[in-house]
Amino acid sequence: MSHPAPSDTPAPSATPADRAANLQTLAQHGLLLDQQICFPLYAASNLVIKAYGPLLKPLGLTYPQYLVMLALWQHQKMNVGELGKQLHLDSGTLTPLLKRMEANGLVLRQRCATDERRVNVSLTDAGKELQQAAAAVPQAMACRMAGDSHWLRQLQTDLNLLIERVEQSNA
Amino acid sequence: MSHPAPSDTPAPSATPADRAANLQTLAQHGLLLDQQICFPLYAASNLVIKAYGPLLKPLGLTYPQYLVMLALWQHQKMNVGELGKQLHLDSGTLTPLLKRMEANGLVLRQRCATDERRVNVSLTDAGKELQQAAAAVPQAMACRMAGDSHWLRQLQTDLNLLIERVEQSNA
DNA sequence: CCTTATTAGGTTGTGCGCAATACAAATGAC
DNA sequence: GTCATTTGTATTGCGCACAACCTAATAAGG
Repeated sequence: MSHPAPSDTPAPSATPADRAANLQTLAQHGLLLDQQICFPLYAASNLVIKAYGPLLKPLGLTYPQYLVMLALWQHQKMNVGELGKQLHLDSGTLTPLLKRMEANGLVLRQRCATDERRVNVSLTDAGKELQQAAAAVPQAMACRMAGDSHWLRQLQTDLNLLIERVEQSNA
Repeated sequence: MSHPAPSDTPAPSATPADRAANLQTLAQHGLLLDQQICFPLYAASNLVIKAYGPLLKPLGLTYPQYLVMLALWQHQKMNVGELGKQLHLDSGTLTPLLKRMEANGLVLRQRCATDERRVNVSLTDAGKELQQAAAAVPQAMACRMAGDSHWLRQLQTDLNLLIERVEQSNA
């Protein structure tokens, strides 16, 4: 091998011209990582959830559990299907999640008296009281995302538009 | 109880005025579901990943595996750390994921000769050939998200900005 | 050298997230 | 009323995602 091997290049077999052609092909098909919208969406979601972690851990909540609490603080009582529709989650996710929250004393799960198929989810006193402690969370997160609030609002409406479109296409 | 119980309201104990006051309090602290930026981000990410499912299943890929393939089609060979930095994933996620991809014959994992701590990940011939079949994926997804491409580009740059900010705040 | 610190991956345990499936209660058709 | 269909949850299995921890290889200091 005549050319220098920077670290670990046993079989290069690709000229600079080959690489340029490869990039060209990838770009034409939209297969470059930088061309994906899904990827920053995915990465941003993971990072934001991770950023919530230290704020929610003292409250004994995970991120999706926090979303359930937000829904219940607002609506007091919802059945599993209503929760799933609001949060875009199915029963396979919600049932065990709600059972954990019930085990932690945050919610009650009880069969609806008039329709035994439904399960009503409501807050325990401890769950209601947690709202006080959670009041500091949104502000703390807003600081971490920084930026002016108008920018965040615009991003929010754009994401909601994307949700509508993708959800329709998936139906 | 004088008022009608629509379905299952054994102990209302909350007047309309109470509810209005509750909403007010929630709104002031930013605890309404509609006030969250994290939530549409989270929901959109989940829905988009779900929308990729039917397109990637014929290729034998999951969504994060598709991201790994995008990175490798572009860079031929990366070690685990480089992949993790690009995709914002840690070794606890990547190691088993790459092992599954290796078991499926898409990638090779081999210790670096000059630094035995590193593991180089490269494509097998089957992995390289999969690029042809994947060429149709980005266009199909772009259709599902619809909207003009300028809007998607703007959303992409906004998300990348958000990633930068959150990642810094998490450091 | 030898010791210490750092770096790169791997392992384990918990909690999602969803497809596929199962099942029981409610609804509708006859 | 009987039966088929629909509706609302639950269960199972698989694949992430990450915290916490572990190990081995290398780099740095003396």
